[in-house]
Amino acid sequence: MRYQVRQGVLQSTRIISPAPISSSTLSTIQDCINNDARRLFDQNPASCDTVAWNSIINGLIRHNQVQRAHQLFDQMPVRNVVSWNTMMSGLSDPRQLHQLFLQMNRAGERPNQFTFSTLISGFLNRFHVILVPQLHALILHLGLHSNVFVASALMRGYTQLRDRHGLCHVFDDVLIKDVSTWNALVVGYMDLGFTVEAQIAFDMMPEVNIISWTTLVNGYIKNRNINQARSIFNQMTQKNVVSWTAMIKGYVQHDKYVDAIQVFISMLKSGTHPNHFTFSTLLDACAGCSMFLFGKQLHSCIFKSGMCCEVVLLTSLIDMYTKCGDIEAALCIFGCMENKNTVSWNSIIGGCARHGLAKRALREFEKMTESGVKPDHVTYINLLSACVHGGLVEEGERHFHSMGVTYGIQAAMKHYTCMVDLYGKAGALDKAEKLVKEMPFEPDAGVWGALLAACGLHSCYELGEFAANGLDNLARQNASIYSMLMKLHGEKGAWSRVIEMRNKMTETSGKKQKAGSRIEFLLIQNHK
DNA sequence: ATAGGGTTAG
Repeated sequence: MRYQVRQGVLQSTRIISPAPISSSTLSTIQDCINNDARRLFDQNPASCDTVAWNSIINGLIRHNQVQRAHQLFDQMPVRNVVSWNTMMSGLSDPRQLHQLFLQMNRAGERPNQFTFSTLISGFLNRFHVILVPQLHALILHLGLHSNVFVASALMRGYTQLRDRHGLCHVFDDVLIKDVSTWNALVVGYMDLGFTVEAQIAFDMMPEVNIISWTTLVNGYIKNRNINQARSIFNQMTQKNVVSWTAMIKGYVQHDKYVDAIQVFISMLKSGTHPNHFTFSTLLDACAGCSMFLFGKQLHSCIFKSGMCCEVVLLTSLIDMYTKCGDIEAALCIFGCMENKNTVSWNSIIGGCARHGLAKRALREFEKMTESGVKPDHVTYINLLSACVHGGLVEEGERHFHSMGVTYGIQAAMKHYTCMVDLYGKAGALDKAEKLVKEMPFEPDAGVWGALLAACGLHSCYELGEFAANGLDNLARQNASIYSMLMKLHGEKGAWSRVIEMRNKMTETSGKKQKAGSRIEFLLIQNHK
């Protein structure tokens, strides 16, 4: 596929060339080999040695047949440390991983460097990361701390625990550090917000690679210094699809959509091919500022490139279409999706809500639960906001109460905001008030704002002042509070207070923000 | 026969 920008339109053309053996052909060949191995193994497992058992188990894991792998693992006559490590690499649930590790120790098998790098990696982003210091102690005891794989896993763990000293200790204990070790240090410093230290570490590195550079760029983006990120990005002598995508993502995160697209165009001009990460990011940009035409052009590029078969990308497309106003297109893609996960369902439910299709949103929710996909807290935010748009008080109440009972999802601030909004818009101000007063935490600006808006809508002075006080106490002074109170006072005929509110409003210098729109072609035309 | 560091969606 080749991409070019012609007359302001992103175009792609298919390049026909003799195909070498594709990766799918290779994996088919690999599968045949694996199947042959399986057949030999199945004929007489008893004659196979531990190495053969391990290979089979590894093959099954690589082909996502973890259950079968586990069965064979349990049947093995003799297990060695590789068997345990291989089995551990197949487990994604940290609890199972933990259990297997304990079992391994009970069986008298001594863990090695492979064990710890696998184990710790499986604990990252999970509650179990809390075990990292204990594992570190064990690693030191066994003398495995100088292994670069173990060290980088530990460094990521300490970074997640926000333990700067832990991070540095692990790094210092590695005798022969390689690029990855240094990169892990830069990532760690950046994640913990120490940009200066990260930069110093980067400057001290004996050798840097493209990953080091991208790490640095990403670090500055995470630390909200997009200009520094760009400056580093410009210094890169080599860029690949990952670094380009990171820069684009940085601009999208900072709502700088024009810059994001300009970087994308430079990327195409440099001859780097976008991948599904790049397209997801760009679709996110389209959703962010309603670039409908550009979004459709991207869809066309994705379609022609033949890459569109994966959940994340399709979900990005759905989100782009709903946020650009084309709910029909979104529903169409959603209907064709083979694998839907919680996020995909959430985006279609949210999309229906945004388009006022409250009943449809509720129906999609039913289908979601029927298909066995578990809803999460976002599902309920979207579902409840659909109820708000549709004025479906009873449905909203029912779901609000059942989310905890059926799925164990605790109602958070956002859910309460939706409910206050739902009651408020429907005129059930007594219920809205009751909910605000009985909430398990202090209401935030969103909750008070929803209540105040409801009071404005239904001319409820007493409660309106209560809500305005709540907002005031949060020191979130803004013109909308006074504008609402002004309206309420005005309806009562309390003109002196109307003037008072009016003055306060101008003091807080609240000017209504102007509505705006973007014409996507200008972005590209400007660039030419 | 086993392992690490940079980019994606609500």
